[in-house]
Amino acid sequence: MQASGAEGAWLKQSDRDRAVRLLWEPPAEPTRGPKAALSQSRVVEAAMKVADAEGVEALTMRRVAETLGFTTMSLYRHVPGKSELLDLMVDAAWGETACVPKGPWREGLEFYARQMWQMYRAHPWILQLPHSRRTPGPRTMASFDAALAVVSELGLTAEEMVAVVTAVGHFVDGVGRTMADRVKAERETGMTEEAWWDGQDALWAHFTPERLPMMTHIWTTGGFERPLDEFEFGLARVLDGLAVFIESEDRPLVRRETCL
Amino acid sequence: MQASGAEGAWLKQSDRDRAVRLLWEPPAEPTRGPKAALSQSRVVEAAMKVADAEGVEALTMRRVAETLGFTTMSLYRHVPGKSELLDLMVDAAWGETACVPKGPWREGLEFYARQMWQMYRAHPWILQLPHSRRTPGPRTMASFDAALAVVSELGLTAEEMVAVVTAVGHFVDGVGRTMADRVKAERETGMTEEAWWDGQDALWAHFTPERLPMMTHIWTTGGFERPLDEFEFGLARVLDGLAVFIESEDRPLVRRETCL
DNA sequence: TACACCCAGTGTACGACGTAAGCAGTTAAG
DNA sequence: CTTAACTGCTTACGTCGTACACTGGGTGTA
Repeated sequence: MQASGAEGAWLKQSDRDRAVRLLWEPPAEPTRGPKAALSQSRVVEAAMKVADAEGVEALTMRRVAETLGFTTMSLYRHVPGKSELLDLMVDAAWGETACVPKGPWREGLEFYARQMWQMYRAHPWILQLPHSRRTPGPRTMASFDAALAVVSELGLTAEEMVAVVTAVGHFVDGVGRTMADRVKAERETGMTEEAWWDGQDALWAHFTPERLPMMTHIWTTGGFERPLDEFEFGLARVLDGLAVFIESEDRPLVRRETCL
Repeated sequence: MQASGAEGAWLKQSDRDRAVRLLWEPPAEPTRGPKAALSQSRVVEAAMKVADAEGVEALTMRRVAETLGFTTMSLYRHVPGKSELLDLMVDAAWGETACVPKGPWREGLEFYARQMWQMYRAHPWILQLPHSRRTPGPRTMASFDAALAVVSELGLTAEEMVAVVTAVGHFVDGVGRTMADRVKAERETGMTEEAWWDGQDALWAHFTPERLPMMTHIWTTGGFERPLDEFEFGLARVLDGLAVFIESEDRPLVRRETCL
């Protein structure tokens, strides 16, 4: 059955526990039966290579099997399904990041952001996958834990520590996503970002000063020609903002009320 | 043909121009032939309703046609294909946002962020769509233009103006994405976020103090029970950080070098 | 009035996808 | 040896987007 829609997709407890076991408990080798030519780690590795090179949309079970030289269904002997394969891939990617070392909070959070950024650049497909409620793996959690540690001695409440680290994460997620989209578009069209927009004359014709005054002004003053580095610029601003918060005397408490 | 993979997906110039015309030039009514019972705007409207209620994964041409009471293929008389339908949906969503009014930069950017946030909450599927290099529509650009205007009198360079506005956008994108994932997960599982995590005993069993010291510490001190509002908290930090930048004497210039 | 287009909506069909079910061959435990 | 466990393969089903060919209704020109 295809990944199911609104109704009927209710995960059973057994499914959830299986996902947890898959990620947190290394599989025991079977004693009987023929030696497996394939293995879970080889499947995960091959899947990551496909996703890196060709994008999520090319990541099909058939494609992964093909690169390994096996049939599609042989993969299911080593991985319960595509969803769980993605879980494993994400945790493997986090495993490539270094955990934040102890030290001053600002350097630590910057390190965390740069590690995330580097991971996203190596594996942009992560940002095109559903993120929330994916069963977190041990290596994912280890990274997060180390980032929390670096803000643990600042006199913040527990909630504030979580909020500070996730604020950095959200920013990197945001920049990462547009970066990932760009990478995807360049692969699909075979054109660089510049070349693409240069060919959009039909679009530019609609950018008139009456309709889009600022856009045309910035355009004519060359503001789009040499854009600032979005990651570097934004990261510095976010850390500045967190510094204001961390170093302030009385911190405002912002409780979650309306937010889902 | 299916949406094609790595090779062979090279958009022709004619395709691009068609997408531009679709978004920027309202279609002229045909003089001959039978009156159309369906229309482009009705298709877009129905598609948005489906995506709002059932998520992107339920947004199929068949499903949209069904809600309209027409056959699947009838949609193709009004919309060139699914990709272009998505273009139209995104621009329609931006059209629901109010443009930033003139005024002080901080209030203006906060307004911009809240408008984006509100749009994402109403239409979370936008964040699950590829974003970059989607042909921008007139209403999308109008919002961006108005946001640029609010930072135009601060003595920033053109590049800096763009960087400031997109930094806010990236943050909202990041938070929005995790919000969208949560909404999707709640719809698919029929469980609230809390209920979901409460049932993850098999997972918590692996959260030992040796392995994840900070996580367990925050867990025991209740730091995950009443999380701060991620949007409100992060937005305040980002604006604080931008204030530091905007009000500083000599601004560092961060050129894009390595970034894709 | 005749008729040639044009255009709205339909029906069928194809090749992609994830994966369920069952089969054949291999190995170690009893 | 028998048997149970295990690997990998084949076949098949129900999704998806959409190409293609059609029917019939409507308007412009001859």
